[in-house]
Amino acid sequence: MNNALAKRLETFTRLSPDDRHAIERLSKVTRIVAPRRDLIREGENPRFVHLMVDGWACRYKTLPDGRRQIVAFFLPGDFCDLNVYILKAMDHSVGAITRLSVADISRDEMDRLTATRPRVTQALWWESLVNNSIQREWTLNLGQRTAYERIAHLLAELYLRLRAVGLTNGYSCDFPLTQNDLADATGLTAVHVNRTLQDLRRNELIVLEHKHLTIPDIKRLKEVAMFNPNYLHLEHEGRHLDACPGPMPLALGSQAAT
Amino acid sequence: MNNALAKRLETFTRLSPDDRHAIERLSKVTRIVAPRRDLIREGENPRFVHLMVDGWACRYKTLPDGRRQIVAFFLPGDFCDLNVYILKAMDHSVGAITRLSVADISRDEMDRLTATRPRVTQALWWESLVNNSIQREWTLNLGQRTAYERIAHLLAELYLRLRAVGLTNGYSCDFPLTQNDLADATGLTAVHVNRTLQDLRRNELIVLEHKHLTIPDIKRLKEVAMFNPNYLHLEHEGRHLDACPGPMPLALGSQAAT
DNA sequence: CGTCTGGTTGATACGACTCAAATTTGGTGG
DNA sequence: CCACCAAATTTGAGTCGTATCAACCAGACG
Repeated sequence: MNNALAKRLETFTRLSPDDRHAIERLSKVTRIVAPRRDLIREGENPRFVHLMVDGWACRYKTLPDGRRQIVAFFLPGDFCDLNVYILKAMDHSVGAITRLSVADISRDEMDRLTATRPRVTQALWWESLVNNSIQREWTLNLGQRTAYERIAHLLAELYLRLRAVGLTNGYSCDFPLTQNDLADATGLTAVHVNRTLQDLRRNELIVLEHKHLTIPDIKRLKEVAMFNPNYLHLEHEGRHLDACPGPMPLALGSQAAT
Repeated sequence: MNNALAKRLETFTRLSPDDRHAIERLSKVTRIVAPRRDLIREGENPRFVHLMVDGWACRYKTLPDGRRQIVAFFLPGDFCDLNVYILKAMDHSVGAITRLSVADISRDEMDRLTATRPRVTQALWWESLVNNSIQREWTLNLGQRTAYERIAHLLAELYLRLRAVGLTNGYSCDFPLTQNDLADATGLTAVHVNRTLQDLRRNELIVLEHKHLTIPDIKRLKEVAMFNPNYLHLEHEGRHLDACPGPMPLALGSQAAT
């Protein structure tokens, strides 16, 4: 079973085979979006809830003069605002980062699900609350952390979220974001992101090259980022033992990525 | 009828007398919190949903070294995370700004409400989605706007939200925040907030003194803030005509506040 | 009437931005 | 397999917005 949504929800609760089956049905890809294309735009009427089945996307907002802020990243298994269709118009856009497989889920489907699968429904609430929590942490990140801490924090978050859906490989994960994306997400310029990444590399906190990220010592990265994992709410009844690897043996170092 | 929550929800939908009655019952004050005291702290187990009946509060997060970020303001009629009790631990604290009247609402009460009052339930979802939207706008605010725009934006938002629950008086409203609060909310220092407020005053965009805010020309303030009201989602079926006053006649000017 | 909190001012420092150009990388077609 | 191009990354120099630190002031309050 490699359904990212199911994996994610099982962080929160145990699912029955029927529950899992319902999730499988929900995860049917209805649309492929090319990289850097928009999935939905600000102002449009949201008719569907979106589930990211495969690939990365981002939620972003723009200012009239073109300034752009990425306000969230969507990873596989992420669910996009339970109930959005209640609103009349989107207040933001969603764009694909990579090639993206999406499941567009109608209001009827959602209603059917919540009527029949209370376990899943509750888990979706949990998902939704966690996303809000992440949004708050981003507010803290932008308001209080320095550029260095800020980027460290974002990288740690993305790595941990990927790990939660089984998309890491030891100390590493795929990492399709450009420095421009990082800039838009952290409220910095691409130039400054570049220099800050170099600092992080110099301090051996990350290896980032060829769209691939390695974090040799997540504990140390968390420290510099003042990363408090509580906001991801990963600790819950259904939690599996927390297979958090210790620091990478020195012998491997950055070569491990290659 | 001066129930702030009811007023807020009627922005979204029309409520029946029974609906309104249910809301009245929900709004029973169960606790008074003194100004600058915490309502609930990070790490605690959230057993209740909180409804702000009267007074201002804020949601905030802190870093180990003491840096503090206000991530949201709660105004009368604001509802605090439908369903929070699903989470095991608070990822943030909530503190009173003024003397605060709160209704602590149990899970059972919520379940009873959602089981019997679909109209209200849907309106509460709307409320919840709007709060998320506000959180995203804050992310944009912190990430992209300059200090000047940022503060202008925050003041405009608070004024409009107060107006939506009937707590403005023409161009004015009570405004209990200190410059320190504004600093914590905007990611600036209090000193810089001070100087920026002076700029806004110099440009006659605001009158702010004695915990009282006047916005003589909201249109102009919105312009400098690049304020796009769509994120407040005030336009909906139940909307009453938008009693948005034009600019304040020049003859009144800043004296009007006194 | 002293004390305290919140607001204001001034001088100086620094983190992040801007602009501009060079270099590297990855993809594409001949 | 190499030549070419566009996108992404890197570097350098100079500037600016916001922070820092340190006083000082005003009104509220006990």
